[in-house]
Amino acid sequence: MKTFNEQCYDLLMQITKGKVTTYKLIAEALNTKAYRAVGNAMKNNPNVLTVPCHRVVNSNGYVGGYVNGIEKKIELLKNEGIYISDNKIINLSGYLFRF
DNA sequence: CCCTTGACCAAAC
DNA sequence: GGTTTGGCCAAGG
Repeated sequence: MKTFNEQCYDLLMQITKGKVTTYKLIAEALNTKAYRAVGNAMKNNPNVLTVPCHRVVNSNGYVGGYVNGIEKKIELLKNEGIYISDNKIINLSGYLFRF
């Protein structure tokens, strides 16, 4: 059995460019309700190149947090065609990734 | 084993 | 719309 964060990373790596997901969906995909634990896993993220944690946002549409700074996260998403206004995703439901 | 900490969530106000 | 409150779960001290 992989650790909780390993499972989170596996899911994140499945996300294609231009798509996003939420902490809740990740937890749901793991058949748990550890929303907060998912966030903890992101913080423990070993490497942003293998784990695109910038594609994970809050369920309410807000960007959430990022180790390198929220602005950096916004910039990365914007670079993938996802626009953000006042720290929240414009059309979240349209960009959600299907696991 | 108990307590604290989080990149959270939903509901209520 | 924002802010507060209670709940949720894993990991570390």
